Amino acid sequence: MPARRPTIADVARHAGVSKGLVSYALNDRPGVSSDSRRRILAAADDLGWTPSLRGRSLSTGRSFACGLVVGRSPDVIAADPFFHSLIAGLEDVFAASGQVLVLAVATPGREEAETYRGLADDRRVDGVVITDLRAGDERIALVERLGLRAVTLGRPDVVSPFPSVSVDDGAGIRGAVAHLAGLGHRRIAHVAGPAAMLHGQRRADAFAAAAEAAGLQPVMVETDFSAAEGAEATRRLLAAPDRPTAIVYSNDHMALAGLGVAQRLGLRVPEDLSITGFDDTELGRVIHPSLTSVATDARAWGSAAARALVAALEGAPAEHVALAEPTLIVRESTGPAPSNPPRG
Amino acid sequence: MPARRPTIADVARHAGVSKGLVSYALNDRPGVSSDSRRRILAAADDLGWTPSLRGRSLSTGRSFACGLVVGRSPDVIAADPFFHSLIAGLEDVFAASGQVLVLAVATPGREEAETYRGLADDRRVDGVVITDLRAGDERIALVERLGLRAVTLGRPDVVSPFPSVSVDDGAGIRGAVAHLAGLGHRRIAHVAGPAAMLHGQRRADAFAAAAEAAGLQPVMVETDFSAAEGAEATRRLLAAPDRPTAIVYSNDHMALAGLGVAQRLGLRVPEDLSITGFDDTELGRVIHPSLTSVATDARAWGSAAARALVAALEGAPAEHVALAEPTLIVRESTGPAPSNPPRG
DNA sequence: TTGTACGCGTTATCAT
DNA sequence: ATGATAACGCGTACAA
Repeated sequence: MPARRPTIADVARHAGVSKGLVSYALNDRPGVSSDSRRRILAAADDLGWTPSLRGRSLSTGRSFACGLVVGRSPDVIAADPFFHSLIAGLEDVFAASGQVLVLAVATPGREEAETYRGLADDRRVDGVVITDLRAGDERIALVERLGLRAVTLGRPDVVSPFPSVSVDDGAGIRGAVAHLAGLGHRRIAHVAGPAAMLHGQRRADAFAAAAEAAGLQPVMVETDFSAAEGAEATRRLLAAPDRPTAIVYSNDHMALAGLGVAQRLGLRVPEDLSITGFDDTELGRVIHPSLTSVATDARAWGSAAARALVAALEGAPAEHVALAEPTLIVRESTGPAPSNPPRG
Repeated sequence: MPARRPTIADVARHAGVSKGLVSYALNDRPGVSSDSRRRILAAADDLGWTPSLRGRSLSTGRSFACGLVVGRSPDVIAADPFFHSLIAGLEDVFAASGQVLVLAVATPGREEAETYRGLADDRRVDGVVITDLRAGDERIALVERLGLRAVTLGRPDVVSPFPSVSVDDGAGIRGAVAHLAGLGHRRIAHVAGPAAMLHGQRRADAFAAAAEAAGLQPVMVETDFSAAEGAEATRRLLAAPDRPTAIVYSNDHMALAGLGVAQRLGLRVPEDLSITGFDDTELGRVIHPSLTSVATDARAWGSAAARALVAALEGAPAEHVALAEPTLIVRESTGPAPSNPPRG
C-alpha cells in the first residue's frame, strides 16, 4: 500500500463520521458536537491530514496566491534595490499565511493591463499588490473589474475600494531640504521622478513646499528614475550659470549618477556641491563620498502591504495604514554651502 | 441565467457527445472520429470554452507554476540587478507557456530547504529554477527527492538529473585579465565571490589560470559578493606594500565600492589603479570613471533556463545548454599601468 | 465511443 | 442542534 496522502474521506472513516461533518469541524463551524469535533480533530491529527490545496482551490475558487505585477521597464527596475526588499517583506507574510507570491513582469510585448488580465483569467491569484501608483491610475478600476482584491502601496488619487499602505516620503524630502538649508545652501535643486507617478510627484511637491517654506526658489528636473536620466538632469543643472550648490535626488541611483557627473566636471562633493539620495542603498554607503540619503524600510512596507491584502481577502474592510516616517541619514555627500558660490 | 463559465460538460451536451470524448478531442488524441472532432471543436468554440485551470490541476496533479527560491541574504540580493533581468527572462517564457512564476525568499527564519519543501508540499510548483549553485549543492538532491523538476543556472559539480543552462563567465574574466595585461599591468588582483558558490569559484579559477598564463602572480581575496566586503577587500589589497595596479572584481557592485575606496585613498582611477566589474550594470555606465565591465545577458539566460524547464516538464531529456560568451566592455576605469608603479 | 470513477474539499439539503 | 447524503467544480483516464 503506497503511502497515499490522507484525504478528508480517510479522516471521516477514521473518526466514524461523514465527510461533510469533518469539513465543518475542521473549519470551526457550528453544527458539530464537541464530542465529534474532538474525535475528528484527533483523527486528522492521527493521520497527519492536511487539506489539499487543489481540492480547496477547486471548490472555493480561490487560488491561495497573490500577485505582484512589475510594470516599470526592465532596465529601470533592474537597478532598483527597493523591489527586492519589498518582495522579501511581502513574502514574509504571504508564506506565513499559506499564500504564495506570483511575480509577473509587464513587457513591451505584453502590456500591464494584459498581465493583470492573465492573472485574473483563471484566478491565478486572489489578489494583487499595486505599486508605483500613477496619477489617475487606471489599474485600480481594472483590477476591481477583474474581480480581484488588491492593496496599493501608497494612497491613490482616485477612489479606491482597496486598502492602502503608505510611507510619508515627503517627510524624508523635507528632512533633506531642511538639512541642506541648515548648511547654508540657498540654491537647492531637485532631480525628481516622473510626475505621472504619485511618489515621484509627492516627493517633488514636498520639495517645492519645503524649499518655498525656507524662502528658496525651487528648481526641479523631471526624470524617469533611471540613472541615465539622473545623470542627464544633473548635467543640465550644473551647466546653468547659477548652478545649484545642492541637489536632492529622488533616489540613490540617480544621486550616484549625479555624483559621477559632478566629478566629471571637476566639482568636489560636498565642497562644491552637496547631494542627497533616497532609499539608503548599500552602494550609497560604500562609495566616496558616502551618500546622505533618506532611509525607508521597504521590507516593512512589504510586510504591512501583505498583511493588509491578506486581511482584505478575509473580508476585512479597506483601511489606510500609514507607516513610520523615513529618516535622513547624513553622511559625507552633504556639507556647508560654498562660501563663494558660483556667480549668482 | 448568470453567464456561468462553460464547462466541458456544456461542450459535450452542445455537441451531443460524452464528456470523455470531448476531452480526447480537445487534447488531440486518437479515438475520435473526424466528424465528432469537428462538432466538438465547433461547440467549444461556440461556447467560448477554455479549460479550467483548477479542474486540470486537480486531475493532473500539476500546478502550472514554476518557482524561484532566492536564497541569498536580502541585503546582498537587494543590490543585485542580475536578478531582475533574470526574472524578466524567465517570465517571458513562462507566461508564453501558461506557467506562472512563484517567487519565494529564504530568510533566516525559514531556511532554504524548508522553502523548497513548502513549494513542493502542495505541489505549489511543478518545477524550480536553481540559481547560485554551490559546491556539492545539496539542493539538487533535495529537489529531486521532493519530486520536483528543475533547471540549474550553471553546471553543477554533482550528478544532476536536471537540465542546466550556463554562461562561460570564465571567458569574461579571461578577457578582463588579457585586457589589463595588454595595458602593461603586472600586478593584477581579483576580488572574488564566495568560493562556496560555483560561479564565484569559477571566476576565481579563470582569473588564476589567466594570470598564470600571462606569467603573473595571482592575488585574490574572497568576499560574499556584497559591496561592503568588496570595499573591505579593496582596502586590504591597497594597503599592501606592493599593491596591485589593477583589480578585477567579480561583480559591478564590488567594483563600485572598490572605486570608492581607491578615491578615498587618493588614488586616481585609472591612472593609479585600473578596475573592472562584472555584470555591466547601468550604474557602472554613468559613474565617473565609467566602469569597464563584463556584460552578461541575464535576461537571455533566464529565457533559456525557462525553456529548458518547460521542456523538462513535458518530458524532454535533461540536456546542457551553453549560452554565448560574455564580452568585456571597455570604458574609462581601465588604462595603462602606471609607468612608475608603487615600489615592488 | 461511451460511461463512469477519480481526485478533494465545500456546502446545500434533508433527516434525525 | 447534529449528523448524513449528495451535488458541485472540471478535466482525465480506464473499463466496457
